[in-house]
Amino acid sequence: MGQPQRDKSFKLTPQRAAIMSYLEGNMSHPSAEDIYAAVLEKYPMVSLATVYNTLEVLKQLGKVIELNIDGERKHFDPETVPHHHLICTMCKKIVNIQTEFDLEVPTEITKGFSIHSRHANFYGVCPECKKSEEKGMGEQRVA
Amino acid sequence: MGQPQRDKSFKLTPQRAAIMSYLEGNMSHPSAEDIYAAVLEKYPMVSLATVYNTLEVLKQLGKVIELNIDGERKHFDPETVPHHHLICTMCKKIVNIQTEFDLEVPTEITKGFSIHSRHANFYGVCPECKKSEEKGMGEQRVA
DNA sequence: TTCTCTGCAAATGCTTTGCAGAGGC
DNA sequence: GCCTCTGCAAAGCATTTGCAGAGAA
Repeated sequence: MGQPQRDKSFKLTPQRAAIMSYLEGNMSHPSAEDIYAAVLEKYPMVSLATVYNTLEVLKQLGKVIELNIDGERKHFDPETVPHHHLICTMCKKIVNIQTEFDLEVPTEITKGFSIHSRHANFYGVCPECKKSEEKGMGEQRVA
Repeated sequence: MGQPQRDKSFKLTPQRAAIMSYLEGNMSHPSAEDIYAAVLEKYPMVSLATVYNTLEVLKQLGKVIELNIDGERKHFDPETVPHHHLICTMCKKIVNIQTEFDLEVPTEITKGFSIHSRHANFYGVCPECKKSEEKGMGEQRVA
């Protein structure tokens, strides 16, 4: 209650800088493990726990968005401008839709909710997977 | 390769019947634990593993849909007709939007994907939470 | 000193799996 | 008998947490 302010600072440590640098402009929607693996290459002094901690802080600061598209693990997106996603059901790739694109629900079907954000996922097959499909790689579609 | 067909049958055991009965028409998007707890009340002879196994089978059969909206745990929806969701960011409630509702993406921004399904989430505050907000319950918004 | 951040390891929580026994055809 | 399904317990992963030490102000 009477405590002075805390948790207000963001200390840019080398580890955090490495993580942020890897995320900067990254369109691959990496998982925490992906980020850990990538950062580790250039920066052996990082632990997975620090990656998780840093992602949590960045999330709080609004610098990354956590995606729950994949039920297996969380993915992170440094693109914080609201946007939608294309998801390949074969290779599980996630691609941003940067184009402005209206997504509105008629208010009569929002059941009294006050909507403040929207997010659409479009599931399909990406061009690369379509090619391997044609080559007769067989049905490997997942969902 | 030369094996005879397998895994083609669906045996309706009491456990499975209880789980399906609980799911039938259920709009609450329960998690596996929720289902387990509910089924257990009327049917003590069920194990959590069986709930998971059954859900996996039902998913394969297209009788339930697995929702990855919540990063903490998976939720299951017996409504298999494609539909979108309203999510309350305060109480985490998930509500179906049954109304037919068009969701199309201009093909020029689909990056060559062949879209076969779509799913939109609308985040907001549900009527109940709006009430408690007004009552001065304070800011408890989560995301 | 004081406070945050880090790495390690342990712990947690959800989900899956191995296995022996039960029950149906 | 043969095969699937079940419960239990153990295992498996992703993620979080406890804690002592390091480092900056």
